[in-house]
Amino acid sequence: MPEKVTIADVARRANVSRQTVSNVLNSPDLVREETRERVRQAVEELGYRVNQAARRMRTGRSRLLAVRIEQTQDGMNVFDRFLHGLTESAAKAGYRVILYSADDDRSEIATFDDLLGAYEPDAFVLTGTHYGDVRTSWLAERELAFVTFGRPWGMPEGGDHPWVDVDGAAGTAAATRHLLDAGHRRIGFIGWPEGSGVGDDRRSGWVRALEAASPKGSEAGALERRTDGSAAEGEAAARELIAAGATALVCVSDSVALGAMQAGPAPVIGFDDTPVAAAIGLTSLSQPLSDAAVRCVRVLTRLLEDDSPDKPDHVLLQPSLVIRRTA
Amino acid sequence: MPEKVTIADVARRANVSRQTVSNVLNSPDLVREETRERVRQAVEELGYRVNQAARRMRTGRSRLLAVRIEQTQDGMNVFDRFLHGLTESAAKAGYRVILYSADDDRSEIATFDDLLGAYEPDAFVLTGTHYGDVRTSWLAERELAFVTFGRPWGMPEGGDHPWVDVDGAAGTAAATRHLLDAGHRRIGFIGWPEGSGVGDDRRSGWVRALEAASPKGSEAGALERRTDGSAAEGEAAARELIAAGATALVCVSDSVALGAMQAGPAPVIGFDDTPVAAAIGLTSLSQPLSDAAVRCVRVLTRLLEDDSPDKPDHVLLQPSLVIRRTA
DNA sequence: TACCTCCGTTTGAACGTTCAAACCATTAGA
DNA sequence: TCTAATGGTTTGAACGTTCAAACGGAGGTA
Repeated sequence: MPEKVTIADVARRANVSRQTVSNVLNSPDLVREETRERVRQAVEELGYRVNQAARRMRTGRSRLLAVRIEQTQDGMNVFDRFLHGLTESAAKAGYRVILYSADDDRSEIATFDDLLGAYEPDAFVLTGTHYGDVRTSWLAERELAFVTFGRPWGMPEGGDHPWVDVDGAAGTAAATRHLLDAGHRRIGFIGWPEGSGVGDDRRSGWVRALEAASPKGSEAGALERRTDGSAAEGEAAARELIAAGATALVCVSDSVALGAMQAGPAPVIGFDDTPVAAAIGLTSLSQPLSDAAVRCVRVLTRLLEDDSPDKPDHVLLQPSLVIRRTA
Repeated sequence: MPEKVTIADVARRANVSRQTVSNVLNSPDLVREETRERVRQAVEELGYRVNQAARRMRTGRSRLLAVRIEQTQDGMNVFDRFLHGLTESAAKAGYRVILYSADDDRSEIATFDDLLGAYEPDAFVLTGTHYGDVRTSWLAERELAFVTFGRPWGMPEGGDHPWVDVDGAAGTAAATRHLLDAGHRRIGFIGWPEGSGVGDDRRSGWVRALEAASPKGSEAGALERRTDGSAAEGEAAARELIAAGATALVCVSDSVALGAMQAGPAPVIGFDDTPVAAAIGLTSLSQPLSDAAVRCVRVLTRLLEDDSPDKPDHVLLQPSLVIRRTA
C-alpha cells in the first residue's frame, strides 16, 4: 500500500500553502527562489507525484494522447515501431499514450466520443489517412487537438490540419534512380489500386524519376500493374511486367515485393523496410518512424502548450533506401 | 466544443437526485424499475458518459490497464498482436490500455511508481517474465493487481501470482512428433542459452517427444545447439547439426529458423508464427495471442471486481502447428 | 396509537487539484 | 504622511463523482 502523498502533505512539510506548492510545480517564476527550493525539497523527500485525476478535474487536461492500434492482415506493417516511438517521446514530454481500436471511420468517431467523455485525452494521433477521411473533419469541427501521421489526401483547401508524413514519392524516386544507376532502363512499378493517397504518391516518385531520366517521353506507362497489395498478386504482376520487358521492379510495399521476388531474379525494391524485408534480404525504403513519432509529439505539444500557431504544422520526412540482396 | 453532460444534468432531466443516477449506473438493483428506466432514458437522450477522472478521485479506480510496449531488434516478435487483443478485450470489459516503455526491470519499477502516482492504473500486464524477475515481487509486496503473460520462471513457492502463458513444450513436442511422423529419426534442436525460462521450456518439449519415441535413451543429446537467437547463429548451428547427421530441425524461434533455412533443404520448424514465417513459408508454432489477451483481461477483472480468489489464476494455452513449405 | 423495519430516495461531504480573489508587507510616488 | 503599486503568499471555491448517513413513506406488529 503506497501511502498517498498529496499536495497538502508537501505544503505542511515546507511550511507553505497548497497553492504555493502548486505554483512551484506549474509556474515556478511566481515563487521566491528560497521558497521554491524548500518546496522542491519537500516534494523530493516525500516522493510526491501530482494526481492527474484531480488536476484533470480542475483543468480539463489529462496528459493523455489517444492512439488507435491498427493491425493489418499479414502483419507486414510499420505501425508498431511508430507506436513505440510515440510512447517514448510522449513520455519525455510528460504525456502517456492510451490505446483504442476501431474497425472503420464511423466506429472510430464513436470511440472519440466515448474517450472524450470518459478520459478526455488532450489530443488524438490518427494514422492511415485517406481520401474522404471523415475523422479529421469531425475532430476539427469540435476544435479538438490532433495530428495525423499521413497527409490529408485530397483535401483541396479547407481541411487543413497538422500532420507529419514521410515523402513516399521521394522514396520511390530514389529507388528508381538507384536502379537506373545500376544500368536498368525498363523499370516496372507494382502498385495499389488508384485512389489510395499513399499508393498514388509512391507511384508518382517512380514516374518522376523515369521522366527525369528520359525526358522525351518514357516508355514507362506500360510497365505498371496495380494489385490488392497481397504477395500473390505481386507475384503475378511481376511475371507480367517481366514478360513485358521489365528488368527491375519498384514496389509499393514489402508485401507486394515479397511476391515479386518469387517471379524471378530481377532486382526488386520494396517499401517500409519491415522485418520481413530484413529477413529475406529485400532492398526496401525505410521510414524514419521514431523521428516521425517525435515530430508528432512536438506538433501536439506546440498545439497544447504554446499559444496555438496560426498555421498548422506540416512535417514531411525523407525515407532512406536500405540496400540488400535484391537490388 | 462538446458540451459537458454531468450526472447532475441527467438527474435534473429524470427528476431524481445525483445519487440515484449514480446508483442506476453502478448498482442498478438498488433502484426501482420505473425510476431506473427513466434515468436510463435521460442518460441516452443527453449522451451522458461518466467522467473517469471524477470517479477515480472518489473511488481510486481508473479503469486503466498499464502495459509496457516492448520492441525487439529484428521485429520478429509477437507482442503487437497480443497488444491488439488486449486493447480489444479490455475495451469490452470497460478498461483502456495505457502504454509505457522501459529498458530494464529497474526502470520499469520506477515507471510503476510514476504511473501509480499520476494515473493510478487499476492493474499491470507484464510480459517477458524471466528468472529472478524483480518486477513481480515489487508489485506483489504492494498488493497491486497484475497478471503476467508468461509464467513465473524459477519461482519455487512463495512468488505465486496470476499468469497466462502458452505451453511452449507442448508446441515443440508437437513439432517434433510431426517430424517423427514424416519419418525423421535424427531431429535437431536449435535453442537459446540455458537459463531462459521460455527457451528451456521449448527445449524440453523436443526432449520429451524424442524420449517418447525411442525410450531406450535417445541419441538426441548431441543434436543440439544453443545460439543468441540471431538468424546468423541459427544458420551456423543448422550447418553443424546437419553435418552431425540431423535430417530435420526444431527451432526455438522464427528468427533462428530463418537462419536454419539458409543452411540447406532440411525440414525446419520455427516458433511464434511471425509475419516473416508466413512470408517465407516457414512451418511454425502459432501462439493463440488474442485468446491469451482475453484470458489476461478475465484474470484481472476477476481480481478487481469479484472478491479476490484465494488462489491466483493460472492459464496455460496450447499453441498450434501451422504447416507450410518447410516441414 | 405507537413503534419498528424495510425500501427507495435524497443530502452533505469528500477525493486532490488549480483558479480567482483576497491578503499583507514593502517600496515607490505625490 | 498618505495613497498606490508590486511581489509573494494564502484562502475559499469549484471541478464531477460516490460514500455514508439521513430521510420519509408504506407496511407490519404489539
